[in-house]
Amino acid sequence: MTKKLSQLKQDFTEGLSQISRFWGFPKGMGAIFAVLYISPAPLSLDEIVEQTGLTKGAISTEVRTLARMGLVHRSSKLADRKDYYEAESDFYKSIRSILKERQNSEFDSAIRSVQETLKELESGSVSGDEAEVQFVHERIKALQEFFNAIDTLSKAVIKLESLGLGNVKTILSVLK
Amino acid sequence: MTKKLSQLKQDFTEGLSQISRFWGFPKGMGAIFAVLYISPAPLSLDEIVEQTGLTKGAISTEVRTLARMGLVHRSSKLADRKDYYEAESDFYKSIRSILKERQNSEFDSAIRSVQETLKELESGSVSGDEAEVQFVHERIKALQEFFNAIDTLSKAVIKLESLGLGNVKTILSVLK
DNA sequence: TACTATGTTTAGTAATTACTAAACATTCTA
DNA sequence: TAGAATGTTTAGTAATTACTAAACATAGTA
Repeated sequence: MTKKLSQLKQDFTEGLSQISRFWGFPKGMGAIFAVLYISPAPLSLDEIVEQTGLTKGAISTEVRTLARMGLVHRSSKLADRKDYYEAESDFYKSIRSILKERQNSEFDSAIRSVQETLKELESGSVSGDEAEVQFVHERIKALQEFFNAIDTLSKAVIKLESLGLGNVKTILSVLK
Repeated sequence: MTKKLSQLKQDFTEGLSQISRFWGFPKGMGAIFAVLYISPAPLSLDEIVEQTGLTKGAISTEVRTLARMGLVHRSSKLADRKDYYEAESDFYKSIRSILKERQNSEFDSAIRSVQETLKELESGSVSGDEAEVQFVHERIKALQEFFNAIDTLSKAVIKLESLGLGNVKTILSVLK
């Protein structure tokens, strides 16, 4: 049995919405990305409204988030004051961009708070059962080291010119 | 100025709660992990209640999730029918465990739905403007390949005996 | 200038998710 | 067996987040 393209597009959009939710993003965001990703030409805000069923307001804000993450790009046509949006199709590029974005996020500020805690322990200014202080100190130090490893890794990824499948395979071969 | 250990523990717990939220997990889950992580001995459910302020019910369910992810372990003492919980302190081990867990999750089922869509396109059973069908086909294929790359990578990580900081550095040096 | 086309912000609503309180289940002990 | 100690489930509530509708802002055009 055959299926209409329009139906297939809708199914695809539905799928990406779920994936988006899984990653902790609004499902509308996944839908917006999906319609842009499978559109041969950039779309205007109103066209996105039409294809997703969301309102202008929601799209306006979510498309900005997507742009910040490098997953979509805003462009414009001469003599047309509409904004147009298109999806980034190089996902590896997006990943780098997302990691970069993350560095000024709340995540890092939370990590810094752990760092603070560690400093207090190192300066010896924490009172309480000696052995327990010692234990807590070691644990938090280990956690901090783990965070640093992740940080190192993600910074390196950001620097990579291209993180394609080829490179992934290279990495794996090194690790046997 | 000195700080009491109890206060420091609380701050640390607060910090991990936020990190937990950032990753899309309930903040209570982060708190539970935190108190276990900095406890020198395994804790019973009631002790966790005491230290987090959450109720038994919430902890009961969230500790199960944590256990499934390999972030905490349940144990018991002879002649004591309480359950005791302790945190996994090898994070690399946890990461592998989380990735493994993920493989049977909704995430993969969503990815499979994209795979379905791709199959339909490949079997030529989609009707519509030929050029557009072609375009959509290519895009979805590229997305699928990206998912596969991630999948390959995470499967490889699962297999690693130890993914310590040392190995991370090895990877990075290969990539220049 | 007023009018139109566009995008953004805002205030409120709907939907979702995290959590509580309490009923329930199970197992041990007297 | 009854009672106590523990853990789980459930039904409802609180908190959070996503989204809508509509007011607003801005810039272009008649």
